[in-house]
Amino acid sequence: MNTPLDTSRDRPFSQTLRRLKDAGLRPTRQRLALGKLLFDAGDRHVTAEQLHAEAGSKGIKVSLATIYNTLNQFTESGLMREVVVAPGRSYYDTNTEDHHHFFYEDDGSLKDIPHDAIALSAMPDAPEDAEVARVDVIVRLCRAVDNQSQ
Amino acid sequence: MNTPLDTSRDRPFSQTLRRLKDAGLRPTRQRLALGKLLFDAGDRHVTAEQLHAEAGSKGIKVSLATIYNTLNQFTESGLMREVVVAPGRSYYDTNTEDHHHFFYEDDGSLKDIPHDAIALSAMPDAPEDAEVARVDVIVRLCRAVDNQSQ
DNA sequence: GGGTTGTTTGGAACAGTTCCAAACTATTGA
DNA sequence: TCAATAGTTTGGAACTGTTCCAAACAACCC
Ligand SMILES: [Mn+2]
Ligand SMILES: [Mn+2]
Ligand SMILES: [Zn+2]
Ligand SMILES: [Zn+2]
Repeated sequence: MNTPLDTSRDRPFSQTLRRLKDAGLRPTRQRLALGKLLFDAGDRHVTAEQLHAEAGSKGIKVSLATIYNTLNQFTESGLMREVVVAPGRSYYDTNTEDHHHFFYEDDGSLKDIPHDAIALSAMPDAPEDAEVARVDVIVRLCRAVDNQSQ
Repeated sequence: MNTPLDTSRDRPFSQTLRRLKDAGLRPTRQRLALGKLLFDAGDRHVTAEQLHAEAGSKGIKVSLATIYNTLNQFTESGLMREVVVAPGRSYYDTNTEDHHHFFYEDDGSLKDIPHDAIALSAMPDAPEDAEVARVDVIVRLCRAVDNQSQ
């Protein structure tokens, strides 16, 4: 069933391995394990604590300091990016494309907004001697009042 | 020079006083002083530390705990609102209208984007059973490279 | 293998914010 | 006007998320 390109069964870390190599980061046991969690499952948005708990629950023993180191190194080398949605908690995003987010205030989860599903018209001019580094749109959601009964 | 409506000279706290009364907050010395700093100077975006320092530099003696209490109470009663732009630091905004922000990453300052200077077209549908509580647009700015010499 | 350099780690330190209980103050209504 | 009451302020302790540190460890390169 494996096509020649599907190396995930026999070489489960090859995806992450290449990413690390490209970023100039040594493929340590910890980085490989975390990279696998992060990159092998589509777009993910995690906090340090969440990733730490997830690793722990899968038997991967990594210190919280290493979680922070890794998320920051992945971010610095362009493998991930940071999303700011709540004070006092950093989210890290495996989707590095230009895109925006739904933020579920109830459970603190993030979801990508398909990049063609939102558009800014009439961007204001950036003030003199400043340039736009990035534009973030956060659509904050709360649980809807259930008024479809009846 | 004073019109009948300009009570700022002889009753410098009347603006804040009415706001506090409307919000059901007792007009204490601290709240009046902070309200004056916040509301008598157009739209402002402050962190707790900033407001504390500003008060201090004007001889207003208020504890940091009271700064936090006051900003939170003002926010809860709709006199201000919170803006999330950086992890680990809360900004409070005296402009409670629906609007967006420029964020100067260099010095951490915020500036309102005139509400007609930006528009979202093609808002994505909020997922089932969730509703949009608020939409925040943050335009992150950095100092422009000065390449107009020559 | 051995030397070197980069990485991981637990724990201490740090920053921003909230909590606490005691002192204080605005309000109320006799 | 003056308690009694309820709400507010305060310094310091506690708490949370994150970074820093120095020692142990692991990857890399000869
Ligand atoms: Mn960071
Ligand atoms: Mn708050
Ligand atoms: Zn995303
Ligand atoms: Zn604003």
